[in-house]
Amino acid sequence: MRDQDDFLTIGRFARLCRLSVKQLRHYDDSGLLPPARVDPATGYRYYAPAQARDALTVALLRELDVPLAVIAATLAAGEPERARLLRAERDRVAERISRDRARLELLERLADGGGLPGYEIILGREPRRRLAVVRAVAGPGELAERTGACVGRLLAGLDGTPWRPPLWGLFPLDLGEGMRIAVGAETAGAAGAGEVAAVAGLEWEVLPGGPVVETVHHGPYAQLPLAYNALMAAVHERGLRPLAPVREAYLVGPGEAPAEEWTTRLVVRVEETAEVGA
Amino acid sequence: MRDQDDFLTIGRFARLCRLSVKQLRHYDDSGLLPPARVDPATGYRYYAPAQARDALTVALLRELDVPLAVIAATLAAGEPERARLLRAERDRVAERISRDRARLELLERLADGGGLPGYEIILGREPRRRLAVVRAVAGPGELAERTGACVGRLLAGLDGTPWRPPLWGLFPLDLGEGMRIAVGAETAGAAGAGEVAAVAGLEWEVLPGGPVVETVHHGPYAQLPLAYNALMAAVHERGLRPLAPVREAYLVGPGEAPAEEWTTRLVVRVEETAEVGA
DNA sequence: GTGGACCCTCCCACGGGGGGAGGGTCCACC
DNA sequence: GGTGGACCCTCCCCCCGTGGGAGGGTCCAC
Repeated sequence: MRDQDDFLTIGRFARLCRLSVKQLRHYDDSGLLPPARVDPATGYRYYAPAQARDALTVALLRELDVPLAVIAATLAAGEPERARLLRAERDRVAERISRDRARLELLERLADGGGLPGYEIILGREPRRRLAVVRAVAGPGELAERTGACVGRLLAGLDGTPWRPPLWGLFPLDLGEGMRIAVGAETAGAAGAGEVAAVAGLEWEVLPGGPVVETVHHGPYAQLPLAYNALMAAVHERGLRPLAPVREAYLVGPGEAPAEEWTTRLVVRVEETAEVGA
Repeated sequence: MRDQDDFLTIGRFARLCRLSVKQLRHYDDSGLLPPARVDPATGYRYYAPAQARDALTVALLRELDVPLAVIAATLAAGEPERARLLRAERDRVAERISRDRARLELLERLADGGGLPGYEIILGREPRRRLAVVRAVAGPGELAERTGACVGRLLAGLDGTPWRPPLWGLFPLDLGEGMRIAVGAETAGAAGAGEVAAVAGLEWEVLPGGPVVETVHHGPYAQLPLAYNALMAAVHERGLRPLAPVREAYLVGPGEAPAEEWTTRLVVRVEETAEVGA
């Protein structure tokens, strides 16, 4: 092996490692990949051929969008730790893909609709409703999943009990971590209702009646934010105060039609004012 | 409507639009969403309820990762332009998804292999080869696609002409824009060979013989960068100079086995030195 | 009138570089 | 032994969108 003393200048090393000179200098400054020798007089950086392996690895991981800090840890870490770090990165990318897919679905609708599609906003009144519900907590991005799980639990709990469609979903006004959501249905008639709640682990939730603003969304649930956008804009433009929880009525849902035909009624109750209902 | 004079402070407005105060101030500074009124004495920003629509739209588009400049253009633009901008964003997200998928595939292998998998590196010699090839130009990320197209054209061009497996792919040493690639095969025997090239639009490429460094990759082509990483590291660690083009021999490829069993031999010729072959 | 919630501006930080100014060094060729 | 051009150095500012915090003013309900 002759690789001990014929060092490479930064430019040459950069070319053969598919990195830029700027990058190599940056990796030196940050301690990620210091050159084998630095001329104390001129400051020139000289790299050993044996450093090509690490440099190529850095280039590869950067192409995979792995943060420099993680690359540094990966190079320094031993075997079990290294695999753990890479798995974490893999999970990060996988999650970004799934979020991007949701974004894509929304952008599809926005682009096809030639901008923000028009939603017809209806001001009305809702009666008081008493729902048998199951509850869950969801983070952002888990809403669809958790809501679906709630529907399953609710239908299991309601088994044999008559209930009036549609199913209702209840959500907070603000999206964020630890959202408390619920899915429920109005049971048909008073007989045995209390029993249902006791036996199946269902709870009761009373939705007060009053003035509401509502709209109807046709399409997959990933596009619901567009409808909420229009709905909340209409609420605030009128100076109204929305009241949690927001209610979704699933008029046509999964299993009944293709996603393009799903129909969801979005209802938000607002504070009683003189103008509402006029 | 009573929305003309009951303005909202920045904090209240931020909460109802799902934006942070910092964001709203930033959007004011950049002209994207200036408040309806600014108190000249105190600098306090006051927002009109009617601004909630734009603010919610900004929040929505930011959640879709649309850049602020594009959001500004979208809000300002008329109908055909707006749809065009949104389509461009959609395409951007779609492309990021496809790139992330390639990244994910590589990270899968890295994570499963518990780090960088070990490739056995072989130093050897290759004979001179004369290939009938078709050529193409590819950008980064188009390699698999363009190579596949070349294979199709080559097989069509070779129709009826005997050739010796494997197929070979030829690639430059540096990835980048406008890579000139080729796919070819050794035709069997001399008879009619010139005819093949003339008739089918194939060209000839002569691969010089000499010392080579090689390795074998098992798995999908998206994971080839890992093998190249190991191969080039081995080349440079030994102080050898690689010579373009890099050659891939497709020993087991699509249509013959599932992707996990595809077998590809990677060969890079190096400059003749005293050590090689010893 | 006072406390606490709210608001202001200004500066710095992140990550992962790119661009460029201003100036020194290396080496091959003449 | 020059010299020209390619190469290298440090230092600073820029991108994007946002968060954090310092230091200080304002609003409003009790």
